Amino acid sequence: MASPIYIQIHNRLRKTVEDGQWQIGDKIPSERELAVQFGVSRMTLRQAVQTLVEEGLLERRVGAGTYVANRKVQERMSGVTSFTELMEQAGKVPSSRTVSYHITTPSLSESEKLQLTSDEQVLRMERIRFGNDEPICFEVATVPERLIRKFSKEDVTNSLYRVLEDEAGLKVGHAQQTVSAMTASERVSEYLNIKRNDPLLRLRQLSFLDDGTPFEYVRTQYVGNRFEFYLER
Amino acid sequence: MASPIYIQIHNRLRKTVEDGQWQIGDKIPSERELAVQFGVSRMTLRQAVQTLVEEGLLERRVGAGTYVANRKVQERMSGVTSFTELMEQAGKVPSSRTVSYHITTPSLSESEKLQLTSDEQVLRMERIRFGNDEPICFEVATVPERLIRKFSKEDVTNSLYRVLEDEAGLKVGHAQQTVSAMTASERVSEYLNIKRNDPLLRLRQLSFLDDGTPFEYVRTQYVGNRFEFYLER
DNA sequence: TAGTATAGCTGGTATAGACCACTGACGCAA
DNA sequence: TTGCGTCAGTGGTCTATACCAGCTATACTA
Repeated sequence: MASPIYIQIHNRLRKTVEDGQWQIGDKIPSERELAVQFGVSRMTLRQAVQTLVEEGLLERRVGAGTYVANRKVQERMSGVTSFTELMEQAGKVPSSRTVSYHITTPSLSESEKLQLTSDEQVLRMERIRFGNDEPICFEVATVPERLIRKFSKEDVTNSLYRVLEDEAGLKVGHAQQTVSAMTASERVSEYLNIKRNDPLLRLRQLSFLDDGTPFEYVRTQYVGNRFEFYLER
Repeated sequence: MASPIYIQIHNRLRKTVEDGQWQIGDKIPSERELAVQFGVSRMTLRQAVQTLVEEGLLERRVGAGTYVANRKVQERMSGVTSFTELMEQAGKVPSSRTVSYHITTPSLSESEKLQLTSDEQVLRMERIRFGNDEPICFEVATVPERLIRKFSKEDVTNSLYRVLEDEAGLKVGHAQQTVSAMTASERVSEYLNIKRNDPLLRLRQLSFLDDGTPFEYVRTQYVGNRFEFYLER
Protein backbone atom coordinates (compact mmCIF):
# COMPACT_ATOMS: atom_id res chain seq x y z
CA MET A 1 0.00 0.00 0.00
CA ALA A 2 2.71 2.38 -1.05
CA SER A 3 0.82 4.82 -3.24
CA PRO A 4 -0.82 7.96 -1.85
CA ILE A 5 -4.43 7.76 -0.78
CA TYR A 6 -5.64 10.04 -3.54
CA ILE A 7 -4.07 7.77 -6.16
CA GLN A 8 -5.74 4.74 -4.63
CA ILE A 9 -9.09 6.53 -4.66
CA HIS A 10 -8.41 7.66 -8.23
CA ASN A 11 -8.00 4.02 -9.26
CA ARG A 12 -11.07 2.86 -7.40
CA LEU A 13 -13.17 5.60 -8.97
CA ARG A 14 -11.88 4.74 -12.41
CA LYS A 15 -12.72 1.08 -11.90
CA THR A 16 -16.24 2.06 -10.91
CA VAL A 17 -16.63 3.83 -14.24
CA GLU A 18 -14.97 1.04 -16.19
CA ASP A 19 -17.17 -1.57 -14.56
CA GLY A 20 -20.16 0.34 -15.79
CA GLN A 21 -21.51 1.10 -12.33
CA TRP A 22 -21.40 4.74 -13.36
CA GLN A 23 -22.46 5.32 -16.93
CA ILE A 24 -21.54 8.17 -19.25
CA GLY A 25 -23.56 11.24 -18.29
CA ASP A 26 -24.31 9.95 -14.80
CA LYS A 27 -23.95 12.29 -11.89
CA ILE A 28 -21.62 10.79 -9.35
CA PRO A 29 -21.94 11.38 -5.58
CA SER A 30 -20.83 14.78 -4.33
CA GLU A 31 -17.30 15.39 -3.12
CA ARG A 32 -18.49 15.66 0.46
CA GLU A 33 -20.35 12.37 0.20
CA LEU A 34 -17.46 10.51 -1.40
CA ALA A 35 -15.06 11.93 1.17
CA VAL A 36 -17.15 10.36 3.92
CA GLN A 37 -17.47 7.07 2.01
CA PHE A 38 -13.71 6.78 1.60
CA GLY A 39 -13.04 8.14 5.05
CA VAL A 40 -10.81 10.98 3.87
CA SER A 41 -10.94 14.74 3.94
CA ARG A 42 -12.69 16.55 1.12
CA MET A 43 -9.40 18.07 -0.06
CA THR A 44 -7.92 14.61 -0.53
CA LEU A 45 -11.01 13.38 -2.31
CA ARG A 46 -10.88 16.45 -4.56
CA GLN A 47 -7.35 15.59 -5.50
CA ALA A 48 -8.44 12.14 -6.65
CA VAL A 49 -11.28 13.59 -8.69
CA GLN A 50 -9.00 16.29 -10.07
CA THR A 51 -6.68 13.73 -11.65
CA LEU A 52 -9.64 12.00 -13.26
CA VAL A 53 -10.94 15.30 -14.59
CA GLU A 54 -7.53 16.00 -16.10
CA GLU A 55 -7.65 12.61 -17.78
CA GLY A 56 -11.03 13.49 -19.20
CA LEU A 57 -12.91 10.72 -17.42
CA LEU A 58 -14.96 13.01 -15.21
CA GLU A 59 -16.39 16.47 -15.65
CA ARG A 60 -17.19 19.03 -12.99
CA ARG A 61 -20.07 21.48 -13.17
CA VAL A 62 -20.06 24.19 -10.53
CA GLY A 63 -23.16 24.11 -8.43
CA ALA A 64 -24.50 21.06 -10.22
CA GLY A 65 -22.16 18.15 -9.50
CA THR A 66 -19.56 15.89 -11.04
CA TYR A 67 -20.44 13.76 -14.04
CA VAL A 68 -18.98 10.90 -16.04
CA ALA A 69 -17.71 12.61 -19.17
CA ASN A 70 -18.85 11.70 -22.62
CA ARG A 71 -15.84 11.78 -24.78
CA LYS A 72 -13.94 10.17 -27.54
CA VAL A 73 -10.66 8.51 -26.96
CA GLN A 74 -8.23 11.36 -26.91
CA GLU A 75 -4.52 11.30 -27.33
CA ARG A 76 -2.60 13.92 -25.46
CA MET A 77 0.35 14.70 -27.63
CA SER A 78 2.20 16.21 -24.71
CA GLY A 79 2.23 13.04 -22.68
CA VAL A 80 3.61 9.59 -23.18
CA THR A 81 1.53 7.86 -25.75
CA SER A 82 1.51 4.12 -25.68
CA PHE A 83 -1.75 2.74 -26.95
CA THR A 84 -2.22 0.83 -23.70
CA GLU A 85 -1.89 3.95 -21.57
CA LEU A 86 -4.15 5.82 -23.94
CA MET A 87 -6.96 3.33 -23.58
CA GLU A 88 -6.54 3.20 -19.83
CA GLN A 89 -6.80 6.97 -19.61
CA ALA A 90 -9.96 6.76 -21.66
CA GLY A 91 -11.38 4.16 -19.31
CA LYS A 92 -11.38 1.48 -21.99
CA VAL A 93 -9.91 -2.00 -21.92
CA PRO A 94 -7.12 -2.20 -24.49
CA SER A 95 -6.48 -5.29 -26.54
CA SER A 96 -4.92 -6.06 -29.88
CA ARG A 97 -4.74 -8.71 -32.56
CA THR A 98 -1.58 -9.31 -34.51
CA VAL A 99 -2.44 -9.73 -38.17
CA SER A 100 1.06 -10.46 -39.38
CA TYR A 101 4.59 -10.67 -38.01
CA HIS A 102 7.43 -11.19 -40.48
CA ILE A 103 11.12 -10.66 -40.94
CA THR A 104 11.30 -9.29 -44.45
CA THR A 105 12.97 -6.92 -46.88
CA PRO A 106 12.11 -3.29 -46.16
CA SER A 107 10.19 -1.09 -48.55
CA LEU A 108 11.92 1.93 -49.98
CA SER A 109 10.30 4.35 -47.56
CA GLU A 110 11.03 2.09 -44.60
CA SER A 111 14.66 1.72 -45.60
CA GLU A 112 14.95 5.47 -46.00
CA LYS A 113 13.24 6.44 -42.76
CA LEU A 114 15.11 3.88 -40.68
CA GLN A 115 18.44 4.66 -42.38
CA LEU A 116 19.13 1.01 -43.17
CA THR A 117 22.12 -0.36 -45.02
CA SER A 118 21.25 -2.09 -48.28
CA ASP A 119 21.36 -5.65 -46.94
CA GLU A 120 19.44 -5.12 -43.71
CA GLN A 121 16.20 -6.90 -42.94
CA VAL A 122 13.32 -5.55 -40.87
CA LEU A 123 10.59 -6.89 -38.66
CA ARG A 124 7.23 -5.70 -39.92
CA MET A 125 4.16 -6.33 -37.83
CA GLU A 126 0.58 -5.42 -38.48
CA ARG A 127 -1.88 -5.10 -35.65
CA ILE A 128 -5.47 -4.17 -35.05
CA ARG A 129 -5.96 -2.43 -31.74
CA PHE A 130 -9.18 -2.41 -29.78
CA GLY A 131 -10.71 -0.39 -26.96
CA ASN A 132 -13.46 -2.30 -25.17
CA ASP A 133 -13.38 -4.79 -28.08
CA GLU A 134 -14.21 -2.05 -30.57
CA PRO A 135 -11.56 -1.67 -33.30
CA ILE A 136 -9.84 1.69 -32.94
CA CYS A 137 -6.94 1.51 -35.34
CA PHE A 138 -4.85 -0.52 -37.73
CA GLU A 139 -1.14 -0.23 -37.22
CA VAL A 140 1.93 -1.21 -39.20
CA ALA A 141 5.17 -1.08 -37.24
CA THR A 142 8.62 -1.61 -38.70
CA VAL A 143 11.79 -2.18 -36.66
CA PRO A 144 15.32 -3.00 -37.87
CA GLU A 145 15.85 -6.72 -37.41
CA ARG A 146 19.22 -6.25 -35.73
CA LEU A 147 17.62 -4.47 -32.76
CA ILE A 148 15.20 -7.22 -31.82
CA ARG A 149 17.30 -10.24 -32.83
CA LYS A 150 17.68 -11.53 -29.30
CA PHE A 151 14.13 -10.98 -28.08
CA SER A 152 11.04 -13.12 -28.23
CA LYS A 153 7.93 -12.28 -30.22
CA GLU A 154 6.10 -11.72 -26.96
CA ASP A 155 8.62 -9.17 -25.75
CA VAL A 156 8.50 -7.26 -29.01
CA THR A 157 4.72 -7.20 -29.39
CA ASN A 158 3.99 -6.38 -25.78
CA SER A 159 6.35 -3.57 -25.01
CA LEU A 160 9.15 -2.91 -27.43
CA TYR A 161 10.12 0.25 -25.61
CA ARG A 162 10.52 -1.43 -22.26
CA VAL A 163 12.52 -4.30 -23.68
CA LEU A 164 14.87 -1.97 -25.52
CA GLU A 165 15.44 0.15 -22.43
CA ASP A 166 15.62 -2.60 -19.83
CA GLU A 167 17.25 -5.43 -21.74
CA ALA A 168 19.30 -3.76 -24.45
CA GLY A 169 20.22 -0.69 -22.43
CA LEU A 170 19.08 1.65 -25.21
CA LYS A 171 17.41 4.92 -24.39
CA VAL A 172 14.42 6.14 -26.31
CA GLY A 173 14.63 9.78 -27.32
CA HIS A 174 12.33 11.93 -29.44
CA ALA A 175 9.79 11.14 -32.14
CA GLN A 176 8.54 12.85 -35.30
CA GLN A 177 4.88 12.55 -36.14
CA THR A 178 2.78 13.63 -39.05
CA VAL A 179 -1.00 13.61 -38.98
CA SER A 180 -3.17 13.60 -42.07
CA ALA A 181 -6.50 12.26 -43.31
CA MET A 182 -7.31 9.46 -45.72
CA THR A 183 -10.07 7.02 -46.57
CA ALA A 184 -10.26 3.35 -45.74
CA SER A 185 -9.06 0.72 -48.21
CA GLU A 186 -11.06 -2.45 -48.69
CA ARG A 187 -8.72 -4.46 -46.50
CA VAL A 188 -8.48 -1.93 -43.67
CA SER A 189 -12.22 -1.27 -43.67
CA GLU A 190 -12.77 -4.96 -42.98
CA TYR A 191 -10.25 -5.00 -40.17
CA LEU A 192 -11.81 -1.95 -38.54
CA ASN A 193 -15.41 -2.91 -39.16
CA ILE A 194 -16.23 0.22 -41.14
CA LYS A 195 -17.22 0.96 -44.73
CA ARG A 196 -14.80 1.38 -47.58
CA ASN A 197 -13.84 5.06 -48.00
CA ASP A 198 -14.84 5.97 -44.46
CA PRO A 199 -12.59 8.71 -43.08
CA LEU A 200 -9.40 7.72 -41.25
CA LEU A 201 -6.87 9.68 -39.30
CA ARG A 202 -3.41 8.70 -40.44
CA LEU A 203 -0.51 9.02 -38.03
CA ARG A 204 3.00 8.27 -39.12
CA GLN A 205 5.58 8.19 -36.37
CA LEU A 206 9.32 7.81 -36.58
CA SER A 207 10.95 7.23 -33.20
CA PHE A 208 14.57 7.84 -32.41
CA LEU A 209 16.95 6.60 -29.78
CA ASP A 210 18.74 8.96 -27.49
CA ASP A 211 21.73 9.04 -29.85
CA GLY A 212 19.62 10.09 -32.83
CA THR A 213 19.34 6.69 -34.52
CA PRO A 214 15.86 5.94 -35.84
CA PHE A 215 14.60 2.63 -34.46
CA GLU A 216 10.89 2.35 -35.22
CA TYR A 217 8.56 3.50 -37.97
CA VAL A 218 4.86 3.17 -37.23
CA ARG A 219 1.97 3.97 -39.52
CA THR A 220 -1.43 3.99 -37.88
CA GLN A 221 -4.90 4.46 -39.29
CA TYR A 222 -7.47 5.52 -36.71
CA VAL A 223 -11.21 5.29 -37.24
CA GLY A 224 -12.28 8.91 -37.65
CA ASN A 225 -15.24 8.91 -35.31
CA ARG A 226 -13.77 6.66 -32.65
CA PHE A 227 -10.63 8.60 -32.04
CA GLU A 228 -9.27 12.10 -31.83
CA PHE A 229 -6.07 13.77 -30.88
CA TYR A 230 -5.97 16.39 -28.22
CA LEU A 231 -3.36 19.14 -28.11
CA GLU A 232 -2.85 21.98 -25.73
CA ARG A 233 -0.50 24.88 -26.16
CA MET B 1 -9.62 42.13 -9.26
CA ALA B 2 -12.20 39.41 -9.30
CA SER B 3 -9.96 36.45 -10.09
CA PRO B 4 -8.90 34.01 -7.37
CA ILE B 5 -5.74 34.69 -5.44
CA TYR B 6 -3.91 31.71 -6.86
CA ILE B 7 -4.54 32.95 -10.40
CA GLN B 8 -3.21 36.38 -9.48
CA ILE B 9 -0.10 34.83 -7.98
CA HIS B 10 0.21 32.60 -11.04
CA ASN B 11 0.30 35.67 -13.24
CA ARG B 12 2.78 37.50 -11.04
CA LEU B 13 5.09 34.51 -10.97
CA ARG B 14 4.90 34.16 -14.73
CA LYS B 15 5.73 37.82 -15.19
CA THR B 16 8.77 37.35 -12.97
CA VAL B 17 9.98 34.63 -15.30
CA GLU B 18 9.08 36.53 -18.46
CA ASP B 19 10.84 39.63 -17.20
CA GLY B 20 13.97 37.57 -16.86
CA GLN B 21 14.26 38.05 -13.10
CA TRP B 22 14.25 34.27 -12.90
CA GLN B 23 16.26 32.62 -15.65
CA ILE B 24 15.88 29.13 -17.07
CA GLY B 25 17.39 26.64 -14.65
CA ASP B 26 17.21 29.02 -11.69
CA LYS B 27 15.94 27.71 -8.42
CA ILE B 28 13.04 29.85 -7.25
CA PRO B 29 12.24 30.48 -3.56
CA SER B 30 10.66 27.61 -1.68
CA GLU B 31 6.90 27.26 -1.42
CA ARG B 32 6.97 28.18 2.25
CA GLU B 33 9.01 31.28 1.52
CA LEU B 34 6.80 32.43 -1.36
CA ALA B 35 3.69 31.80 0.72
CA VAL B 36 5.00 34.24 3.32
CA GLN B 37 6.01 36.77 0.64
CA PHE B 38 2.55 36.76 -0.91
CA GLY B 39 0.84 36.50 2.47
CA VAL B 40 -1.11 33.35 1.62
CA SER B 41 -1.18 29.82 2.91
CA ARG B 42 1.18 27.28 1.46
CA MET B 43 -1.68 25.33 -0.14
CA THR B 44 -2.79 28.40 -2.05
CA LEU B 45 0.74 29.15 -3.16
CA ARG B 46 1.11 25.53 -4.26
CA GLN B 47 -1.98 25.90 -6.41
CA ALA B 48 -0.42 28.85 -8.21
CA VAL B 49 2.80 26.94 -8.78
CA GLN B 50 0.88 23.86 -9.85
CA THR B 51 -0.76 25.68 -12.74
CA LEU B 52 2.61 26.95 -13.88
CA VAL B 53 4.08 23.46 -13.69
CA GLU B 54 1.21 22.22 -15.84
CA GLU B 55 1.98 24.92 -18.36
CA GLY B 56 5.57 23.75 -18.44
CA LEU B 57 7.01 26.99 -17.09
CA LEU B 58 8.21 25.60 -13.78
CA GLU B 59 9.53 22.26 -12.69
CA ARG B 60 9.41 20.72 -9.25
CA ARG B 61 12.10 18.47 -7.81
CA VAL B 62 11.18 16.69 -4.61
CA GLY B 63 13.54 17.51 -1.82
CA ALA B 64 15.47 19.93 -3.98
CA GLY B 65 13.21 22.82 -4.90
CA THR B 66 11.28 24.40 -7.76
CA TYR B 67 13.10 25.50 -10.90
CA VAL B 68 12.39 27.51 -14.03
CA ALA B 69 11.93 24.86 -16.71
CA ASN B 70 13.65 24.59 -20.01
CA ARG B 71 10.72 25.47 -22.31
CA LYS B 72 10.80 22.36 -24.52
CA VAL B 73 7.16 21.51 -23.97
CA GLN B 74 5.89 24.78 -25.34
CA GLU B 75 8.26 24.86 -28.26
CA ARG B 76 7.32 21.46 -29.51
CA MET B 77 3.65 22.38 -29.30
CA SER B 78 4.18 25.53 -31.26
CA GLY B 79 4.44 23.26 -34.29
CA VAL B 80 0.78 23.93 -34.94
CA THR B 81 0.25 27.66 -35.17
CA SER B 82 -1.32 30.20 -37.45
CA PHE B 83 -2.25 29.33 -40.99
CA THR B 84 -0.10 32.12 -42.29
CA GLU B 85 2.99 30.80 -40.52
CA LEU B 86 2.20 27.29 -41.68
CA MET B 87 2.08 28.30 -45.29
CA GLU B 88 5.23 30.32 -44.99
CA GLN B 89 7.03 27.37 -43.49
CA ALA B 90 5.83 25.33 -46.43
CA GLY B 91 7.05 27.97 -48.86
CA LYS B 92 3.59 28.77 -50.15
CA VAL B 93 1.85 32.11 -50.55
CA PRO B 94 -1.11 32.30 -48.17
CA SER B 95 -4.39 33.97 -49.12
CA SER B 96 -8.03 33.65 -48.10
CA ARG B 97 -11.59 34.36 -49.21
CA THR B 98 -14.32 35.23 -46.73
CA VAL B 99 -17.47 33.29 -47.54
CA SER B 100 -19.70 34.78 -44.87
CA TYR B 101 -19.50 37.23 -41.98
CA HIS B 102 -22.54 37.55 -39.72
CA ILE B 103 -23.59 38.56 -36.25
CA THR B 104 -25.96 35.79 -35.26
CA THR B 105 -27.34 33.56 -32.51
CA PRO B 106 -24.80 30.94 -31.43
CA SER B 107 -25.33 27.23 -31.85
CA LEU B 108 -25.56 25.11 -28.74
CA SER B 109 -21.96 23.90 -29.00
CA GLU B 110 -20.68 27.41 -29.66
CA SER B 111 -22.57 28.77 -26.68
CA GLU B 112 -21.17 26.01 -24.51
CA LYS B 113 -17.56 26.24 -25.65
CA LEU B 114 -17.47 30.02 -25.41
CA GLN B 115 -19.35 30.04 -22.10
CA LEU B 116 -21.92 32.54 -23.32
CA THR B 117 -24.86 33.89 -21.37
CA SER B 118 -28.21 33.00 -22.88
CA ASP B 119 -28.78 36.32 -24.63
CA GLU B 120 -25.34 36.81 -26.14
CA GLN B 121 -24.74 37.05 -29.87
CA VAL B 122 -21.66 35.90 -31.74
CA LEU B 123 -19.76 36.82 -34.86
CA ARG B 124 -19.43 33.79 -37.11
CA MET B 125 -17.21 33.97 -40.16
CA GLU B 126 -16.48 31.36 -42.75
CA ARG B 127 -13.33 31.43 -44.79
CA ILE B 128 -11.56 29.42 -47.45
CA ARG B 129 -7.81 29.54 -47.13
CA PHE B 130 -5.40 29.01 -49.99
CA GLY B 131 -1.74 28.16 -50.42
CA ASN B 132 -0.40 29.24 -53.81
CA ASP B 133 -4.03 29.74 -54.87
CA GLU B 134 -4.87 26.10 -54.17
CA PRO B 135 -7.64 25.68 -51.58
CA ILE B 136 -6.21 24.12 -48.42
CA CYS B 137 -8.95 24.42 -45.88
CA PHE B 138 -12.40 25.68 -44.97
CA GLU B 139 -12.65 27.44 -41.66
CA VAL B 140 -15.50 28.54 -39.41
CA ALA B 141 -14.54 30.93 -36.63
CA THR B 142 -16.84 32.09 -33.85
CA VAL B 143 -16.16 35.01 -31.49
CA PRO B 144 -18.43 36.52 -28.81
CA GLU B 145 -19.94 39.69 -30.26
CA ARG B 146 -19.13 41.77 -27.17
CA LEU B 147 -15.39 41.31 -27.76
CA ILE B 148 -15.30 42.70 -31.28
CA ARG B 149 -18.11 45.26 -30.97
CA LYS B 150 -15.85 48.26 -31.45
CA PHE B 151 -13.64 46.92 -34.20
CA SER B 152 -13.96 46.99 -37.97
CA LYS B 153 -14.45 43.96 -40.16
CA GLU B 154 -10.96 44.44 -41.52
CA ASP B 155 -9.42 44.39 -38.07
CA VAL B 156 -11.25 41.23 -37.14
CA THR B 157 -10.57 39.28 -40.31
CA ASN B 158 -6.94 40.26 -40.58
CA SER B 159 -5.59 39.73 -37.12
CA LEU B 160 -8.06 39.26 -34.32
CA TYR B 161 -5.28 38.35 -31.91
CA ARG B 162 -3.32 41.54 -32.48
CA VAL B 163 -6.40 43.74 -32.22
CA LEU B 164 -7.48 42.14 -28.97
CA GLU B 165 -4.03 42.50 -27.45
CA ASP B 166 -3.17 45.97 -28.71
CA GLU B 167 -6.56 47.70 -28.75
CA ALA B 168 -8.59 45.94 -26.08
CA GLY B 169 -5.67 45.23 -23.75
CA LEU B 170 -6.60 41.55 -23.53
CA LYS B 171 -3.92 38.93 -23.36
CA VAL B 172 -4.18 35.70 -25.28
CA GLY B 173 -3.39 32.61 -23.23
CA HIS B 174 -3.51 28.95 -24.15
CA ALA B 175 -5.53 26.95 -26.67
CA GLN B 176 -7.05 23.51 -26.80
CA GLN B 177 -7.09 21.62 -30.07
CA THR B 178 -8.57 18.36 -31.16
CA VAL B 179 -7.76 16.65 -34.44
CA SER B 180 -9.95 14.05 -36.08
CA ALA B 181 -10.92 12.84 -39.55
CA MET B 182 -14.12 13.27 -41.54
CA THR B 183 -15.40 13.34 -45.10
CA ALA B 184 -16.34 16.35 -47.19
CA SER B 185 -19.91 17.57 -47.37
CA GLU B 186 -21.36 18.72 -50.69
CA ARG B 187 -20.88 22.37 -49.83
CA VAL B 188 -17.34 22.07 -48.50
CA SER B 189 -16.24 19.84 -51.37
CA GLU B 190 -17.22 22.63 -53.77
CA TYR B 191 -15.35 25.23 -51.77
CA LEU B 192 -12.22 23.11 -51.66
CA ASN B 193 -12.44 21.83 -55.22
CA ILE B 194 -12.52 18.17 -54.23
CA LYS B 195 -15.07 15.36 -54.49
CA ARG B 196 -17.85 14.76 -52.01
CA ASN B 197 -16.73 12.31 -49.28
CA ASP B 198 -13.07 12.96 -49.90
CA PRO B 199 -11.10 12.68 -46.64
CA LEU B 200 -10.65 15.80 -44.52
CA LEU B 201 -8.59 16.54 -41.47
CA ARG B 202 -10.77 18.29 -38.92
CA LEU B 203 -9.18 20.64 -36.41
CA ARG B 204 -11.23 22.24 -33.67
CA GLN B 205 -9.54 24.92 -31.63
CA LEU B 206 -10.76 26.74 -28.56
CA SER B 207 -8.56 29.69 -27.59
CA PHE B 208 -8.48 31.27 -24.16
CA LEU B 209 -7.50 34.63 -22.78
CA ASP B 210 -4.93 34.99 -20.07
CA ASP B 211 -7.61 34.86 -17.38
CA GLY B 212 -9.05 31.60 -18.66
CA THR B 213 -12.01 33.05 -20.57
CA PRO B 214 -12.61 31.36 -23.92
CA PHE B 215 -12.70 33.93 -26.73
CA GLU B 216 -12.55 32.10 -30.04
CA TYR B 217 -13.78 28.77 -31.35
CA VAL B 218 -12.47 27.73 -34.74
CA ARG B 219 -13.36 24.64 -36.73
CA THR B 220 -11.20 23.91 -39.73
CA GLN B 221 -11.43 21.23 -42.40
CA TYR B 222 -8.18 20.57 -44.25
CA VAL B 223 -7.96 18.72 -47.53
CA GLY B 224 -6.43 15.38 -46.60
CA ASN B 225 -3.83 15.16 -49.32
CA ARG B 226 -2.87 18.82 -49.41
CA PHE B 227 -2.09 19.19 -45.77
CA GLU B 228 -0.58 17.42 -42.83
CA PHE B 229 0.38 18.29 -39.30
CA TYR B 230 3.87 17.78 -38.11
CA LEU B 231 4.60 17.25 -34.46
CA GLU B 232 7.76 16.49 -32.59
CA ARG B 233 8.00 15.22 -29.08
C1' DT C 1 -51.41 28.41 -14.47
C1' DA C 2 -47.27 30.83 -15.02
C1' DG C 3 -43.77 33.15 -13.14
C1' DT C 4 -40.66 34.06 -9.27
C1' DA C 5 -38.19 33.91 -4.98
C1' DT C 6 -35.54 31.01 -2.08
C1' DA C 7 -33.21 27.30 0.39
C1' DG C 8 -30.15 23.73 0.05
C1' DC C 9 -27.19 21.59 -2.56
C1' DT C 10 -22.83 21.64 -5.60
C1' DG C 11 -17.97 22.52 -6.73
C1' DG C 12 -14.25 26.49 -6.05
C1' DT C 13 -11.23 28.76 -3.11
C1' DA C 14 -8.59 29.51 1.02
C1' DT C 15 -6.56 28.71 5.72
C1' DA C 16 -3.21 26.68 9.21
C1' DG C 17 -1.08 23.02 10.66
C1' DA C 18 1.07 18.35 10.46
C1' DC C 19 3.95 14.47 8.99
C1' DC C 20 6.46 12.10 5.26
C1' DA C 21 10.26 10.87 1.89
C1' DC C 22 13.71 12.74 -0.48
C1' DT C 23 17.82 15.81 -1.68
C1' DG C 24 22.04 17.86 -1.03
C1' DA C 25 25.47 20.06 1.57
C1' DC C 26 28.16 19.83 5.46
C1' DG C 27 31.24 17.81 8.66
C1' DC C 28 33.34 13.89 10.60
C1' DA C 29 36.03 9.76 10.27
C1' DA C 30 39.01 6.48 7.87
C1' DT D 1 41.75 12.90 0.24
C1' DT D 2 37.92 10.07 0.15
C1' DG D 3 33.93 8.12 1.86
C1' DC D 4 29.88 8.18 4.60
C1' DG D 5 26.38 9.62 7.82
C1' DT D 6 23.77 13.34 9.60
C1' DC D 7 20.42 16.95 9.18
C1' DA D 8 18.09 21.01 7.68
C1' DG D 9 15.26 22.21 3.99
C1' DT D 10 12.23 20.87 0.08
C1' DG D 11 8.20 19.32 -2.27
C1' DG D 12 4.26 15.65 -1.51
C1' DT D 13 0.41 14.38 1.02
C1' DC D 14 -3.33 14.89 4.28
C1' DT D 15 -6.60 16.86 7.73
C1' DA D 16 -10.45 19.76 9.36
C1' DT D 17 -12.67 23.76 8.65
C1' DA D 18 -14.71 27.81 6.48
C1' DC D 19 -16.92 30.78 3.28
C1' DC D 20 -18.17 31.81 -1.60
C1' DA D 21 -20.75 31.57 -6.03
C1' DG D 22 -23.43 28.96 -9.13
C1' DC D 23 -27.20 25.64 -9.99
C1' DT D 24 -31.87 23.58 -9.31
C1' DA D 25 -35.81 21.97 -7.46
C1' DT D 26 -39.27 23.31 -4.51
C1' DA D 27 -42.61 26.17 -2.67
C1' DC D 28 -44.77 30.30 -2.90
C1' DT D 29 -46.92 34.29 -5.21
C1' DA D 30 -49.55 36.89 -8.68
